[in-house]
Parts: sequence; structure tokens; C-alpha cells
Amino acid sequence: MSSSRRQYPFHLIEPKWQKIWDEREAFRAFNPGDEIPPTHPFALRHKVSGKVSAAQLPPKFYILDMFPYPSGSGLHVGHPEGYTATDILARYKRARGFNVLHPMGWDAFGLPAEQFAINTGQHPRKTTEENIATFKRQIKSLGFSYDWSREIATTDPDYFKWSQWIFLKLYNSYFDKEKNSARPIAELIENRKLQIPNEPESSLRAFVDSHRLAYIGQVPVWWCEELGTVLANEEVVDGKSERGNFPVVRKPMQQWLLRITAYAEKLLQDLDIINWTDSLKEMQRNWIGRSEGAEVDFQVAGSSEKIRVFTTRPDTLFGATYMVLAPEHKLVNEITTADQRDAVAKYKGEVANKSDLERTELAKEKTGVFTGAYAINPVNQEKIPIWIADYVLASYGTGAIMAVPAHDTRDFEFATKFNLPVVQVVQPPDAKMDWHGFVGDGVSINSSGPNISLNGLSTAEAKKKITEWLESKGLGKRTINYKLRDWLFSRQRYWGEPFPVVWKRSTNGTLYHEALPDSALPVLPPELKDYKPTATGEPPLARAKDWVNLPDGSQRETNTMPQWAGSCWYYLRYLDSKNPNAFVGKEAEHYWMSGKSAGVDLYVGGTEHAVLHLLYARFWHKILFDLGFVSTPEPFFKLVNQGMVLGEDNQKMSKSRGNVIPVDVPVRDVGTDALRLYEMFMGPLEMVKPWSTRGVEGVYRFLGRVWRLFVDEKSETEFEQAETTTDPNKHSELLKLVRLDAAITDVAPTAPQLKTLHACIKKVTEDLEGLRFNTAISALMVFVNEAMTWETKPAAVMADFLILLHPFAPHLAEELWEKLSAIGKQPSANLAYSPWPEFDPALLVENEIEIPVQINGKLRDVIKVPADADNAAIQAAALASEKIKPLLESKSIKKVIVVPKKLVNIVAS
RNA sequence: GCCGGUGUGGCGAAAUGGCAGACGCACAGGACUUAAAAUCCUGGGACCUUAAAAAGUCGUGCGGGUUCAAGUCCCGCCACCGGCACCA
Repeated sequence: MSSSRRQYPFHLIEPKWQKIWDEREAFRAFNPGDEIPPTHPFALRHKVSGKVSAAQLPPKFYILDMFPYPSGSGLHVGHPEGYTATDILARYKRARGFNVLHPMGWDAFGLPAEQFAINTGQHPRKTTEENIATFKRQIKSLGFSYDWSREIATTDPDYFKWSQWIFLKLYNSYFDKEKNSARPIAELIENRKLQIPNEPESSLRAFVDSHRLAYIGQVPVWWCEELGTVLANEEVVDGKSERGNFPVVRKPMQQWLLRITAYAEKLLQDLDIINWTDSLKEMQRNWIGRSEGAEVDFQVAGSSEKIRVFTTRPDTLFGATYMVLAPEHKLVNEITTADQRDAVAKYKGEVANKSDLERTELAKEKTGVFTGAYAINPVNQEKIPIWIADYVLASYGTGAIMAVPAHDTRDFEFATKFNLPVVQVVQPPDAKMDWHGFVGDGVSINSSGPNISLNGLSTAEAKKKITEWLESKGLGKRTINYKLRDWLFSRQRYWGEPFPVVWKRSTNGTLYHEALPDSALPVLPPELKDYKPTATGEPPLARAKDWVNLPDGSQRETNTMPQWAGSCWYYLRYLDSKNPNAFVGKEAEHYWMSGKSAGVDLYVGGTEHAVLHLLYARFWHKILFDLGFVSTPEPFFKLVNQGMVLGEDNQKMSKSRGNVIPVDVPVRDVGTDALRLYEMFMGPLEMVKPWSTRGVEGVYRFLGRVWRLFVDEKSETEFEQAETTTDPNKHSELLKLVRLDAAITDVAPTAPQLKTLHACIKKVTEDLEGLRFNTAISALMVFVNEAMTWETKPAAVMADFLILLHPFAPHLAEELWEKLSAIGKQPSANLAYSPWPEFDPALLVENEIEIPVQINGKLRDVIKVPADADNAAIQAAALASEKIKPLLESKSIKKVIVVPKKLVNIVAS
């Protein structure tokens, strides 16, 4: 790359315009109530200034990037792919007259800074600030049109004050099933007091605490020894921690949880009202994992106990030949007979010691033990043995199943191994099919008892009949189960938001928690010298005794919130990032989040957050919506996942492979405009695609062609010579030496020139609306290739082209626009706020069109006909073609198909 | 195993059911140059013929089908990528 000659002085142009944009605050987005300076380009474009109301502002467009975690290693060329796409759209929408909100910030709490603190003692805040500085410098060097006045960092106390505040809203709310909505906990308390007057305080507290959306639970959690913290289900991948890839184990611990399961149905249903890709919606659907079925009670033989099972196939109840409980099921010890006690205890011990990996990944063979007890099948009164086995999960359904080996793969494997009976109760639709382990729908057979028969019914009918029967007898009911578990929300870390909660002891000695008042926010973390957990395994915050122990004898919660807390609502803070009185002001929230496309208009980010951030943020948003703090049920109206950028070797970029390309390299060698253009030219936004240094040079050359299309060659030579003899600090002034090409004049465009321009306007506009950046860029290239041949270049055409170019290569476009100002034809002094050119279809009309002529579907000729020729004329011209005639001589024409203005196909034999 | 996505020249890719390969990279030839770089012009899917061309045949992962016409629609496979995975 260093061997090639510089295409154009991007090294002067890019810093120049970045500085000008900063000084003008060119991309500041204005809220209702803001004071707009009359000289601001937005004021000039929209003819509004001073204090404005929402009604005076143009329609809004909110374009959001997933804010980055500022790591120490800086940005590589994969990072700006999504940022470039959103920036292009932001600039395009500004040109279309929208009030565009395009913000950036930092998801700055996180493990690496804390690990560094443990190793070196450097405060995580310092590490974080340094990393933010690096990221900000790099992102600014890319020339994105962010409104930096709204910049946020989740680690800023003015920010996390509101993360804590929202937590308190969750803590002080419950989910009202009847209203299908979150409600203030005070309503629950009031109702409870009406129902049970004079309830003892501890009992009332237990009731209330068990309904909060943020609650303490003693649950089996994922503990990661290496990280010294617990992790959420979503953060565990294949038995390892998502961050760091360390082993995790199940361990019952007392932790904070958020009741996301209460929102399972809403989170599922509202996927239908948002414009996301099917694959992403599907991932969330799978994660929520809704399944419809029935709960059925089985009496334990010779006992008063009942065991409730969940099944999606109640129609196969007659085929239940045994029952299986999860080893952790609470009735196991109670029902186990004396002679099976040892075997059961031994098995439970084995299961408890198995890692999650052993229990799922490696456990190809089914294991289990008979409890000695029997259950009574309610439909036919048959006694079936009760087993325990670890293929039944305690955490799903009721932790117990009825086993129907004939029609369930797992039950079939188990029954085969332990020689349990297999009874067919479903006839497959294809009689020749083997019914052993057949799990599809069919017709019920062998399904008749003293009081009910399902024989002859289809699976769907049988399900309905048996469920109604069970309900009528009080033996079961229709149920919906979800795979989704409540969200584990506490971490044993230093570098996170402390919980605004204290622990107190009641008069009878029991410990209870209590929320701090809003006035206590923000709760700042204490200063520490040592960031490790304590010797007794308590979180690092427990080291700060003065901080933990409050004067009134209560103690602070020493867990902190996970990183997701800050990213769950940051898109709302951007709307009103400096508001000291609320997490977002009402008017700002309403202006930016409501409208035709409710919420964020376009959100671009990677797939890695499909079930993490994107699910959590939807959940919080829905609570805030229920409580009346936001005006839309969903936060992100349209969401696009950009595909990953691979290294030049077609592998995922990673330090260990040595194929990482830092953004600084292309920015130095070809400039950010070329980098931006290449990021988009590589291929469709959503696709995974490899980086190519050659490819970057290709678009860099294109920008050089644009430069040469506009500037006078001689003046550029003078500029280059001056550059070698001038003080580098004065170089940017030298840009003035470069003059506009003399061929650019204020003349009327010719018809072909207008046609070239308008074809480009049409293609670029349509492609931007469809996020097809790669083909939009190729349309710009087509224009330039054509315009290079022009002897005179009408200023008006060239100006319109610059408007089309500017979202993609804003620095170069601004520089050329400034030079074009000398001609005085451009409509506005500010390119970034110049109206997008309108496409005129009349200018694309051709006099003559080319029509391919096929014989039996094979191309044989291309003829020219007048554009207004009718089908008969086109057919006549095709048959008259000198190339076509001889080919038809020995054939008879069966049929001639004429597609108007498109094609002729002659069917002949 | 289940769900989703992708498969087109040497490479990145483009094509409302209507001329497959736009645009770009790499490559080759030419112009400019003492020379190189840069720039500008030209060429290009494969095969078969040919001095060169014209003409012809084949061609969008594989096998079928619908249609005057299929990269595109339908049926059945294969490969790769991503997600979920004993969820009853």
C-alpha cells in the first residue's frame, strides 16, 4: 500500500471537516424545549430557531448503534461496520428532512477492568476512562455524525443513579396477572391488608417479597469459580462462562432475581409487532420456549401424596407405563421404599456430583433408579412404577413426567435399557411406519378406560377430549410452560452498580431487606485497595466495613448488578442524557419514542445479543411501559444484525490468529472515507464477509476518481509541490490551492447527463431505504465512470451527485462541496443539511429500447424498437430480424410471447 | 436431533419468474514514461472450433418438477455457517 501514490489529500481533508463539524455542533439533535441557535444548519434548513416546541420540530428518526464495551485493545475493522451503516442512514435521513437522533456511549462496567484491578491495584475507573478515551479517539477519527453532547457512560454516577432507580421500581412492583401488567407493590399490600387484617409483619413481608419483580431467591445458580461470581443462564454456554470460557457449576445460593418469567407471554407475543428478522425472533421464541399441554395428577399408591406431571401429549396418557421424577424432586425421599433407599441415595449422590457437562453433553446413556413406589394412572387405574432419573429436569414443568415410551424418544431409550413395558397408543398415519418411538400426530388406539375412550380420535381431538375430561374430574388442567427462567441479577463483583438495598434484623431476629429511598441515590461503590473476594468468599464490597455497616445498624447489600443493567435502558437516557430530575423527561421521551414507527426507528448490532441484551432490554422496557414511564410497549421497532467481518484468511478475527486489523491502519493508509465505503461495499450488511486490503484500495481508487472528476489537475500538482516545502501545520490551508476543474460550469445539463444523474438518484435512494449499501455504492461508481467522459460538467448535476455521495464519504463530499460553492449553484451552504435530490422518472424515458428475442427460451438476437411500440409492433420487429428469420425457416411457429417493453420469446418446432 | 441462514467466474458480489455475472478486486494487453509507480484505454464464465472472428454447446451445490421462460417457484437431497439441545 505504501508503494502506491496518494489518491487525494484525505489526510488533510478528514481532520479538517471533523473539526468543523465539532465546532458547529453540526449533528446536535434538538429536543422539544431546546434553544436552537439561529445560525445552526438545522435552524437554516427547517426555518426554526429559539426555543422550539415538539410541534415546530420536523418528524424524528432515531438511529441507534449497540454501544460498545470499551476494551483495552481498541477497535478493529469489524467494529465500524454497523456504525458505518447507521451513520450513512443518519446522514441520509437528515438530508430527507428528519430530526435525526444518532448517539453514542459506553457500556463501561465489565470484567476486564476489574481483573486488571485485582492484578495491579489500579482502580477500574481509571482503566475504564483510559479505554473510553482510546475508543472515543478512534470512533471520532471515523467521522460519524453522532450527537456527542448526549454521550453517556454506564459507569458515570449520574447514569447509574438511574439504573439503581429503575431497579427500585422493579423492587417496588409486582406482576398483576388479572391486569396482565406490572403494578406498584403498594396496591398489593393494600389488598392484602383488606383480605387479612392484622397479619403479622413477618408473614406480610414474606408474602410481599414473594411477589416483587426483583426478589431474593435461594436457587440453583451457575457459579464460576475462576471468575468468582455467579452468572445468568444466558451467560453460560456449553457448561462454560460466556466471558473467559471457564467451567461453571450448579450451586444453590441466595441471589437477587428478576421475575422475567412473568413477562414470558408478552415478550413472546409482542415479537409480532416489531420489525426484526425472522431468525432473531425465532431465537427469542426458542429461548422463551413456550409449550402447551396439561398437568395431570397421579395418586401415589398406598399414600395420600399426589404427583403432578406436565405433558404436551395428554392424548398418550393410556400409554404411560412408568413415571419419572427428577432426582431433586421433593417427594423422592418420602415415597422411596425401605429396600430402595440405599440405591436412591446413592444415585442422588452421583447426580449431585456430576457437572452440567456430564449430565447433558456426555450423558448419552440413560441412567436411573426405581424408588419402589407406584403411581395410579388416573385414566385406567393401572399401577405404574415410579423411577428417578436425571433426564428429567427439576427446573422444568413440575420436575416429574409420565413416561410414554411408545411415543417419546427419551422414554423409549430409558424403557429399553431398563426393560419397562412399551404400549402403543398412537397409530401413525402411514400404517407401514414403525410405531416404536413414533412421536408425531396420528390416531389414538388402545386408549380406552372405564370412563373414557379416545380410540379413533386424531391426536388434536384426543388432546382436547382428554384435557376436558381431566378438568371435569379435577385430575388435571390445561397448562402452558416456558423454558425461560427468572433472571439471575446479582454478581459478586466490585465494578458494577451497588444495589440500593439494605439488610435489617427484625425484633424476632430474622434478616430482611429494605429498599433505600430515591434520595439515597446514587449508591456509590466504596474505595478499595484490594478488589478480590474476601477469604470467606464474600463479594469484594464486603471488604469495605465502613461502607457496609450503616449507623442505624443495618448493612448494605454487597452484591452488585450485572453489566446488563446499564445496557437495558441506555437508549432511553440518550433522549435526555443530562436530565438531573428523571431518567428521561416526559416530553423528550414522547417526542423521540412515539410516532409511526414507535421506539427506536433502527437499531443495528451483532447477533451475539439475541437472547441477552435484546431480551433483557425488552423486559425492562415493558415494565417501564406498564408503570407509565414510557409510551411504547417495545423499545426497538426495527432491528438489523450486521454480519461479522472476518480476517483476510476467512477466519474470525482474533489476537491468537494474528489476523486482526485495527481501524487505525486503513484510516492512516487510505482514510476513513475509503474505510467507510469499503465496509459497505464488501457485501450485504447482514452477511458474514472477509476483509480484503485489495478491496479497500479499490474503493480508495474510486474516491480518487471522484476527486479528479472535480478538481483541476494542474492546481493539484501545485498543491503537492507546495506541500513538500511548507510547514506541516499550515498544510490544511494549502487545500485552497486546489481549484475546481474548469469543465465544471454553470451550464444547463444535457438530456443524457440528466439521465445518468437521475438513474443514480433512483438507485441510491431505493437502495438506502432498503439498506442495500453495496449496490448503492456501485450506482455511484457507474455515475462517476460515465461522468469522467463528459467534456462539460454542469455544476447543478455535480452538486446533486455530492449530496448522493455525502452519506458514504462525508469528508470528501464536504471538501468538494465547498469548492463547488465558488460556482454559487448549490442550494445550501451546509452539505449535511442539503435536501436530498428528488428523482424525476420523466428524465429516464428512452426513445428507443432494446428487446431480447428468444427462440424456445434461448437468446438469439437483441432488437431495437421505439419505446412506445406496442406488442404487435414488437412482435413484427422480432420476426423481421435478420438473425431470427433464418433460424425459423425450417420451423413452424407455435406461439409468440411478448412481454411488453421487455422481451419476445418465439415458441417454434 | 430441531430451528434459522447461505451455496452464482480466480476472488468480494449483482440480478420485481424475462439478455446470468452489474459494480469492484486480481489478471492480461495497450497508451503515457528513459524506466517504474500512478493514471487513462481495452479484454475477459467454461468448452468447442478458428490464423483471428463469427457461429455453436454447456453453465448459478446435486437430482427431479412446474412454466413459453427458473439463480429466482415447488418436491427430494448434499455441504457449510449460526442458534438451541434430555424442555416431557
